[in-house]
Amino acid sequence: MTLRPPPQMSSPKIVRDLFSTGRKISFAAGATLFRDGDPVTDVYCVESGRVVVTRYAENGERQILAFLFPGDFLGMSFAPTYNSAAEALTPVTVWAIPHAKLTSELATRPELGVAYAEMSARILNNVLDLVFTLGRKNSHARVASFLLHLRDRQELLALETERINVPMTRQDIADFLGLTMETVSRAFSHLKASGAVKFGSAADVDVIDLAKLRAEAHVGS
Amino acid sequence: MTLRPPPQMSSPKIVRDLFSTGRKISFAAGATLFRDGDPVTDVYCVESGRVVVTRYAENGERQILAFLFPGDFLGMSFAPTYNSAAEALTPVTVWAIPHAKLTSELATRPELGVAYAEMSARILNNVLDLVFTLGRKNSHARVASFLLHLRDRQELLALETERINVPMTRQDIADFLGLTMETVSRAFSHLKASGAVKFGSAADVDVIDLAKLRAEAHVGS
DNA sequence: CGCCAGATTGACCTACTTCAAGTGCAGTGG
DNA sequence: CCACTGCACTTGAAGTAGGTCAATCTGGCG
Repeated sequence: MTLRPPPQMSSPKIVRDLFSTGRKISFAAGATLFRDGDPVTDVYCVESGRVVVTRYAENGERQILAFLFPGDFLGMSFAPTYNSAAEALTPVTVWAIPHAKLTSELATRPELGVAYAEMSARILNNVLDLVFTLGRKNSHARVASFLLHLRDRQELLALETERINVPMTRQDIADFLGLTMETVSRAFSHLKASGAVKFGSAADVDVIDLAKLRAEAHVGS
Repeated sequence: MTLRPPPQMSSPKIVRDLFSTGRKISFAAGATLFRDGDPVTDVYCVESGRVVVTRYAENGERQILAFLFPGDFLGMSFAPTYNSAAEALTPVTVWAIPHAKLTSELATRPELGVAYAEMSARILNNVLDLVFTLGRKNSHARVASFLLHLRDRQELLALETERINVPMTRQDIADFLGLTMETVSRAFSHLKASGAVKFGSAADVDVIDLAKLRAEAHVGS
């Protein structure tokens, strides 16, 4: 039995404490938390499950902007409407507080502002990683980077790191990485053939050779 | 003579007021403000000129994460080191304050926290637009979107909107849009041939048909 | 005028997409 | 218990957008 560090949440404790004064809401897998263009009512913090944040084009094409894990903050818009949609990937529970409550708390508790600024910087940094991946990496490197990203998130949550759980479909991964389903599938087959990983099922990836997986993730475009 | 609205800054007035208590620094075109991995000392606000924020891969490939305009905030990291580099694209003047000063002000002035949170949300939203562009648009649409982005920024600064100033090289644009220099050049030629724009010089693009340019920007991948 | 860095254009090549068959597996019903 | 069904995934074959390599072109500047 290995010793694990305690789970690290991506949002600071003071922010999660604020959410714990709010409502707890459950969503079934596939349910919509909010849509692009909906008036902003609440902000959320994921308690359990996986949430996906997306943006749709006029023609219906979708780009997944993030996969969210427990502890992740959600609904960071100070515009009148949300600028992206959020859907439950698995059964999900979230904490919700009114957006107005977030604003009023920020306006009266400066220590919350510092924590919120730190959290914003972390979120921005994660998205910039995605920009780098989309702009500069080929399909194999994108998929390898994606697996490592999931692994990092599991590690932060003090879950196992040998087996990576992939709860999203190949199409979801494709919509996140700017590829097609088929290309994602081929990249997985390549990683398997290279000996970096093997598959329990399509949704469970065992890391065989972490160094090799990391090398695959750093190849240029 | 057309009536222009007053310039809109991307950072709130309260944030710019904070910077105006700091030092003003000038950089020559091409100078480095900070490098990826440097210890975080200051945060910045662009006063004049254009700044480029980049991230480099081990192999030297570069991804431009943002082109910054007057009023733009820069150095949003609460980690010990910067996670991206910043360079002056043109001659630049910036306001700088110590990062510790930003933190201490945030910790004592809650109204600053609200403004900072709003600014963070706006920055995040802009980067998510870039993610969408990189993930879902073809080369023509990427370049058209880029021109419209520059135009929007000029409009916010109450500059002219008929002529778009493009102070960066084709290579810079390519490094921003995840393309090659040649593909960017071909996309420009395509936009010119389509009648959407014409060229004063390589650095000055006149918008001939805004609706057509917008249509080009919305084509799928 | 001649130089030179950046930009354009052309020809060819490849990584990814597209379209089309399979394959495997979980859920259902006989 | 095993066939049936549907859906996600995999694999193959062919097409294409964009990359690569290489030859001009352009315009700003000494």
